[in-house]
Amino acid sequence: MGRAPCCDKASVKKGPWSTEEDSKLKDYIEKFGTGGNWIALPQKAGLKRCGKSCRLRWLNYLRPNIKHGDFTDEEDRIICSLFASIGSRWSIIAAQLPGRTDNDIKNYWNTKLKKKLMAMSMTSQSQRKPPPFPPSHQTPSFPLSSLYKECPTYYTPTGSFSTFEPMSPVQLQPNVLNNDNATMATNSSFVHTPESLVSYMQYYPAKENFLMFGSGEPSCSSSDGSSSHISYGREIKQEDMTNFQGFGANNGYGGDLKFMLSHGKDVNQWSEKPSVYNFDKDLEDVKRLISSSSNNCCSDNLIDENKTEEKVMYYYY
DNA sequence: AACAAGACCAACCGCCCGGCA
DNA sequence: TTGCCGGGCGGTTGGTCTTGT
Repeated sequence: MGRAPCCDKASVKKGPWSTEEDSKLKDYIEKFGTGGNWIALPQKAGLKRCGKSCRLRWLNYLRPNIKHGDFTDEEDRIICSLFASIGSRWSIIAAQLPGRTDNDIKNYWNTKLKKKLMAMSMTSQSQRKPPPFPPSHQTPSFPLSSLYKECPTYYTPTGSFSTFEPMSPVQLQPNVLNNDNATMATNSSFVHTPESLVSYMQYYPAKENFLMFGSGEPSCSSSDGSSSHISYGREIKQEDMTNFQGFGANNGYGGDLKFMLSHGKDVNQWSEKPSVYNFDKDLEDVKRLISSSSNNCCSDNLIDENKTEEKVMYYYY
């Protein structure tokens, strides 16, 4: 049994918004605000629209400081970097691009940026250039360290774990915005550009259903943030834990972490010999490849949704 | 000029989650 | 503790525009 619809579908108008409707909605919100209740808003504003539709129209089109038009290279870089890190969490990505909406970014990715990556991959494949990272035979460090700062390591009878805390927008943006031409910015941060992403995907394809990042050397999570590597992907099962010296447990924000710090033997299965990702395969493979590194883990658990919300709201209002 | 195919993007759909009674 | 409700989100759809033949 599905849930009741949010409004009477038969009596609400659908389809493109007229300028009259736009001005009604805009005027109302500018005068009275949303009142924290989108469902009741259309009636108050004299609109025959679903509350959700009003909300979407406001957020994606009518609210002040919305940026329309072409995305800059800088924005491309940010989107690529974040997509590689957290997958299709468009609202989070949008929070890093003031004036852009999640819908905008989603559309841009689906219609242009993805194709741009594809095109680059063709060029890159023909040149067979090695990716700019990792620096050694070891698997690459993952840029999430640029999104999360490491907090104290805790030791329990069954193992140790470190907690992570999302960078604040102020902390995050300088890292995310780092433009170092696809090279390691520091030991612990890396920013994907479309180019680096393509190289990365070609040479470090998804292993089974998840990507693994991290150091091949067994090591405990460090507190200085310089030598910790995050591995994440599918949900970690108990048996996996035996292969790892440290593992995420609880981030202190109310969710279980499903990432691991440092690794045991599995990492050695990474081959030094690059295996080129086949971009001729379904494009979905690309998405799966990138997002598999995050969907099951960091996106649901690492990120403090409340804090994220704050960021989103900051830009929305 | 007419038509088809592809690209683009606004809007919708339905699921999930948190707040609250 | 449970169930309902509204907000938020990601995926998808469909209408319009652009480009190619």
